[in-house]
Amino acid sequence: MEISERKKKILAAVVDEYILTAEPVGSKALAEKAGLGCSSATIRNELAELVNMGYLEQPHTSAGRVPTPLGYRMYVNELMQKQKLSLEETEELNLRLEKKLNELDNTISDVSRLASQLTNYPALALSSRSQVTIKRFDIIYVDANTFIIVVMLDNNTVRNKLVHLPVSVDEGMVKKLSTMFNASFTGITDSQITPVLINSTERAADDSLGLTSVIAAFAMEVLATEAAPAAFVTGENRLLNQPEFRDPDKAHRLMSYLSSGGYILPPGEDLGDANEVRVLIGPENVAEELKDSSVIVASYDAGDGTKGLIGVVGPTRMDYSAIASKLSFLAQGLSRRLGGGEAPVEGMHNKLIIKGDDSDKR
Amino acid sequence: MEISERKKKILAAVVDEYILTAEPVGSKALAEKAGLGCSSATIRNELAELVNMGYLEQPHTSAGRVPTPLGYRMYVNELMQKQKLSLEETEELNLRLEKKLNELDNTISDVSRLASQLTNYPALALSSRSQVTIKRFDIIYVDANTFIIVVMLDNNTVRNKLVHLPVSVDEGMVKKLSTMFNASFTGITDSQITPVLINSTERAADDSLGLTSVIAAFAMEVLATEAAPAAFVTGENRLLNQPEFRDPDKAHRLMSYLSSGGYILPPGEDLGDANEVRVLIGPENVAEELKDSSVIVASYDAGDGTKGLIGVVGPTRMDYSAIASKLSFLAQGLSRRLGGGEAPVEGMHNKLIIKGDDSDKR
DNA sequence: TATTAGCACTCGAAATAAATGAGTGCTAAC
DNA sequence: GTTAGCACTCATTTATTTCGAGTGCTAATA
Repeated sequence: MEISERKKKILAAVVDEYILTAEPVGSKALAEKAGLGCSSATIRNELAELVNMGYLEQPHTSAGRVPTPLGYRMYVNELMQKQKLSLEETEELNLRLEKKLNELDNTISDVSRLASQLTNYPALALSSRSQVTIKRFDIIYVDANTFIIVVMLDNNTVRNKLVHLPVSVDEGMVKKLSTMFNASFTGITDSQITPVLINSTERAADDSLGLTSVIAAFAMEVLATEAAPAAFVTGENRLLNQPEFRDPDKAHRLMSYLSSGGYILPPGEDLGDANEVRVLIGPENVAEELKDSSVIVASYDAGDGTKGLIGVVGPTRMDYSAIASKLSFLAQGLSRRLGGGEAPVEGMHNKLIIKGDDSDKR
Repeated sequence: MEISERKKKILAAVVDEYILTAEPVGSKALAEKAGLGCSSATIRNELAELVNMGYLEQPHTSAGRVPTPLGYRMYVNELMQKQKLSLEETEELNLRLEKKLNELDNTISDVSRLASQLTNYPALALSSRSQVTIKRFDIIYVDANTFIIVVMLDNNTVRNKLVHLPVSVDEGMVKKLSTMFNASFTGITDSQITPVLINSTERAADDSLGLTSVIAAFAMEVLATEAAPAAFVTGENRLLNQPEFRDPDKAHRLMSYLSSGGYILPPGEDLGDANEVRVLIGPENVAEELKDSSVIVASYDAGDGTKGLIGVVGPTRMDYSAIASKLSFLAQGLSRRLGGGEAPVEGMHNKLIIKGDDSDKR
């Protein structure tokens, strides 16, 4: 059955109201509030049909209506009016983002914390880099048994490691290795560091002590660590703000799932296109623990291979529009800031594209 | 009034039972369980006196007795029988500690997580180093506008920073500065890096570009960061396991206090002597938010200036003995492991000294 | 044909009442 | 000093009632 314009209006009104109050909404309230010129009886008829169509449900016979996941999906896809952030909000967000990003470089966790603060929901942040390579090796000779490996990555971050050896090395060997690594191990990825390469380098350097493999191992470790997606979940306790989590057991279950680093997005799911906001509603989630919660994530892409996500988790009754705007804004800010560009321009957050899993898995 | 031997036994029995069940304990249950050869009537008389003395209280007239903070204090100081960990537990703890410590170097947060897992309470870990100094500087020339500062601290950790300059430097200057910093900035603490020292170095190096201050600033930053106590709180959500936190608001209040990095120990309180376990019961805590919770912390001291704490937070009804043993064991493990000694020996955890704030602040 | 007023009906939530029983304090006997 | 006995208290549990928001349906209306 096609859904009429009026039904859409009513559905939207129900969702809006329910998001606000967390209480089933009845025909009378709708007739009064939402400015659709018809009586509660008419609305009752429409509501009954919306229930038939699967967009709404009744907790019990004599209660108002509550949106089903399908109802939310419809709302998110078609009905919800995309919020624009006010100028003040924009300023505020910008300021706080700037501050976080300038402070230190544990950015992912900080960004997650920020998102959680701003939305008052548990938040997640995820970041990964593709195609990480090393740009430069320096090996510092400290003493006969000690040296420091310093590598500079293609995005100009620097990593180091102190190596203690049971055997003595001379400074010349260290210098030689440094040169060789700069020649053969720069500009290549994790997977290109093969045993063959290591062996040939070892032979060429005339290294009988296994230094080559120590350095190569470190290089691989750094590349792997850097490329591995890092994820942070923060603010789990904010779940307790939500009436649907007043049951401590229910709250605890989800909170420990979130804390335990369980998958929030389908494993292997790609990070999405930049500036895209995705919404997963209730049963659309793959993780059993999230089946009656919703997830909203925004993707960012810094351009230099660093991509990531920021998102929040909450009950299906979330203010999708407001949260999507904020997350989208943050994600765009990140794209710009991490990409090394200048500070974000206000108003740029309007390119809000909402996309979601539309398959009906109820 | 002096507390008789029998009263002590009864008090201990009440606390033990209450810790177990979280329910007020009555005279009858005590007469049956605790093997003190007297009837419930006698015990009732004793209980009434224990209430008078302030060690117990009644939620209401016709309920059993519950320990007051003073009662817990007495229990912790005198009555509780110090648990020894079983051999299996020791093994288990050792194994898990080893694993954590070997894995990576984000130790404090990991140790906190471990403590939380083992006790099933929110846990905190705090660590600080005194007298940090730099052992060695290396400055790597990358290109005319870029160099990397690498410093090695007295505990052999290495820190680095990439510096981009708007002006050009030549390799000679960098070399010169490297030498000078190794001569004048090693072996000194944060506070010894004075403007005077920086100025004189700058002049001596004939550095008109301000490189000296950049490097000195980094040195100071590293020293300050390293010396500043780092604190971690993890597993806040485990509070929800406790019946006294079934009220979501109460739980939320404490959880967000913990997450927000609020003081758990009195600010400025020293880290305590190694192998000492401190217990703060209810109102003994300074933070308003902790007034009806208890904190148990164990101190460790790695010997090289690294000191710290691990502890847990929970309701006043906690299994003080069991938790103190576990924390003490972990702390001793840390003292040994961080101090660079060999792996901990089993059985060494018996030196369990419990000390606490004994002032009666009820 | 679509809308609406009217009304009986449903059913959860809130309020009220009654029953239960664990645990007490006190008294009197041992 | 200890204990059996007993009346009493009071939170908790269970049962009962009341209340009202909201419904579905019918019949009148535009």
